Amino acid sequence: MADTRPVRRQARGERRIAEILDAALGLFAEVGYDAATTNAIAARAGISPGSLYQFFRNKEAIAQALSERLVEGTRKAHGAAFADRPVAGLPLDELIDLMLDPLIEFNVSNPGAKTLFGNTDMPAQLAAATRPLHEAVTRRVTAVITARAPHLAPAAAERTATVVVQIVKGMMPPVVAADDDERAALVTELKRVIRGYLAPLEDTPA
Amino acid sequence: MADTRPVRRQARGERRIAEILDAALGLFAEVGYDAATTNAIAARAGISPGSLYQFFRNKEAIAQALSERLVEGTRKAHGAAFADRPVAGLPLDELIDLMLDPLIEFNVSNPGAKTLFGNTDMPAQLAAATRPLHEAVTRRVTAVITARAPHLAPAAAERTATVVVQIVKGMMPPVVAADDDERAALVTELKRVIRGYLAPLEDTPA
Amino acid sequence: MADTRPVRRQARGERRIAEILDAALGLFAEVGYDAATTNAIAARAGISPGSLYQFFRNKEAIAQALSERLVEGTRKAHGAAFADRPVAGLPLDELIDLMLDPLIEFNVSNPGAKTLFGNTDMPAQLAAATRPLHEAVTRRVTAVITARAPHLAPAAAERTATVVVQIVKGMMPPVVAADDDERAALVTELKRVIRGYLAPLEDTPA
Amino acid sequence: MADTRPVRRQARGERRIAEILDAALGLFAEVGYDAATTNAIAARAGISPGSLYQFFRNKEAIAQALSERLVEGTRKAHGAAFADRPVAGLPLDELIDLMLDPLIEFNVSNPGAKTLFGNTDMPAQLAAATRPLHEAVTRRVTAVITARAPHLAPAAAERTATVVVQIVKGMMPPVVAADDDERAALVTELKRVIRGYLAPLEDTPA
DNA sequence: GATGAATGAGTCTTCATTCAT
DNA sequence: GATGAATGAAGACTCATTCAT
Repeated sequence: MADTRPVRRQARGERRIAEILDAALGLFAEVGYDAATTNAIAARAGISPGSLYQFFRNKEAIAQALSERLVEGTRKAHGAAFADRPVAGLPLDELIDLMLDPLIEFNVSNPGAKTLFGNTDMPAQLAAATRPLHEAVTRRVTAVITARAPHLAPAAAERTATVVVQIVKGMMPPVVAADDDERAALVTELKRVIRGYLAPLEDTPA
Repeated sequence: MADTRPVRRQARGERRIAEILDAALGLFAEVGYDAATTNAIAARAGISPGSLYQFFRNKEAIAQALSERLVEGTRKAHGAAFADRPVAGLPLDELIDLMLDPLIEFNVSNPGAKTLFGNTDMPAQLAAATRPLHEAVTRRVTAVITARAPHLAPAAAERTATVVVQIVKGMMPPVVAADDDERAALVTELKRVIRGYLAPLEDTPA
Repeated sequence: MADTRPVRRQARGERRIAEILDAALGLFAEVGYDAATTNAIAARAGISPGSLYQFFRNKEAIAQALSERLVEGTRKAHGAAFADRPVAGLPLDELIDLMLDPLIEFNVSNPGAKTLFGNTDMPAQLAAATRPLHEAVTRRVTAVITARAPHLAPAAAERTATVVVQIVKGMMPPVVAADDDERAALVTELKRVIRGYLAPLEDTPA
Repeated sequence: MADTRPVRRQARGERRIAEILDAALGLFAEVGYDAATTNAIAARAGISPGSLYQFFRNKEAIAQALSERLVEGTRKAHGAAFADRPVAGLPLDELIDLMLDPLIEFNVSNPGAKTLFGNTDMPAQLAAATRPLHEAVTRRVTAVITARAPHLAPAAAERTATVVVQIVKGMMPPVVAADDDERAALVTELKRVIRGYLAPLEDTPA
């Protein structure tokens, strides 16, 4: 009765897993984490409740896997964008575009993502499951900031990253919810905010 | 005009209600909305579950009442701050202090408030209950912005307010969670962000 | 969400608890521990599933409380029987009657008791819950044996007690299941067994 | 007479069955009947859940087959012991050794056996499946007793057998659980009990 | 015969809500 | 108004069993 189940992760399993995560993401977007019942997730994924547990030990594990997929998803998007570009040498505007555009696009096409990423106050269970996501994102942003403003003390760099991340998180729900025109306008504002916040840091040499 | 009894007759009821809302706020802060059971709220308020339902139709009504109390609370704080001050004539720095300081103080001493105000993705039930809070806050900010930058189109003013509000919301959880020193640093950053965002709007005359 | 529920135990509660334990005992007798669902226990007790959990934290707690009631029940029966009698001075036959008769009567009128007491191989959960019962009974028998055969080493006395207890346990199911005549015959045999086993020990002085 | 294939064709099947029964026995010993899931049995037997059901209609059938194997196992052990010995002419001590030693050895090396044999109160399903085992054992003991004490009425002989069997059952769990030294001591006691119980019957001629 | 993914009824437990006192 | 026992509909999760491959 211990916990020795391997939790299948092969072959056809991968597709199933993806379907389950899609279903969970959709439900999270619609009703939130707590109200998204595992039975409902299974039903939306087109499988039985029992099958769901063949792939995930419990509900928290779904959130966790989803988190990881989000980290991975944005990392890929960012990776592609930054390929062969020296972060340090980019104009700030361009850097912001490269960082935000894929992130926004990802959140718009996965509206449930904000439950995991954009949420600022969540059940303890969810918080534990998504902490790695938060930390990964914050770490990435900290790295960029450190590269651009090397004179900043580590604590200051991390705080700056936190501020940026929280701003983006805060803006995500209205951005995702808005129609195309309003979204474009909101994104413009968001970028203006970020630029206005980061620009002075870069100008201040040691 | 003849019947002035209700005012006093409900005096005790008012206190009960306040106790319930305090209990709910505390529990929301500690475990979140879903995990805060009505029985636990009643227990913390020192009453029986049955009594709780004499004051609130259901759990959602508690969130709603709490929302209203928060609107009222921050309105009062702001009202006191702005008393006899022409919003339009204030230096931007001072305006930001006047708006944020009471809000932050309120959230710090009521950490549960972020569940209702700072949360960016919540169960449908909660979202419905707290919409009035969001709208009231956004309306107030819109009014200030319109007063300071009268050249802005109404839609732009409202969007600007939304951005400000979402930034503040996003920053609230880390601000509330931080220790005193880090909190001060974070608040400084937050104010810098807001100032950087609003300053250009005010300088641009029609 | 910790475990601070007092688990009511007063006034009307006592009757409820008794009803629940009766229901559990009956069901244990009929279908065994695992197959006795908490919902079935509640139904038989004439209450809802939710109510059951107002009195018992979980299924295991029911078994535990039942165990304690059995210890208490047999202790009372024995207590009454032994009142003012010097265990050491009693003829062996009489002692055996005094020990077994109440025990058998108790098990016959509570056929579920053998699930907790007479069972020799049980789910881990049940085993944990009933260990105190086993230990209490063995301790009591050890005390009697030590009083009657003071020359026995402690380990030997305890082993002797274990043997007696296991014999009685083993005999309980057929005794309980038999009709009146057959039961009388089985009890006669059982007493013969016990007497034959204990008699030599008492004759052997230091 | 023409078709002798089945015997060999099922050779591999026989091994599979044996492996499944071994797995079940082990699991029964470790966690009990209810907690021993069919999937776990299959896994321990090194086959898939589906394959298990090609050999056994359901879980109960496994218990039943295991019962039969135990009957067979002890019958063989006893058969070997009694070979060419006139049961009626043996000294009682020797008879008891011949009957108990193989049984104890068998249970010690198959600790799961007590779930089927030593258990005195089991789920209805299990009880049905193991009744043949109980009856076979009791029948065998009855036969021995009848042979040694022919003056006993059939009902008395059977009752005596029941008593002996239940005593042995009751002692099996502590015997199996004890370490070597304590086990030897317990077995000595057990044999003393049985001898003390049976001796008088043999001495009393009609 | 073998596989293992899939099933879905059923288990324990929780909790918003009601109601007799 | 107050109480707190009672309710019962779910929810997360399990497991004996089936079936397509």
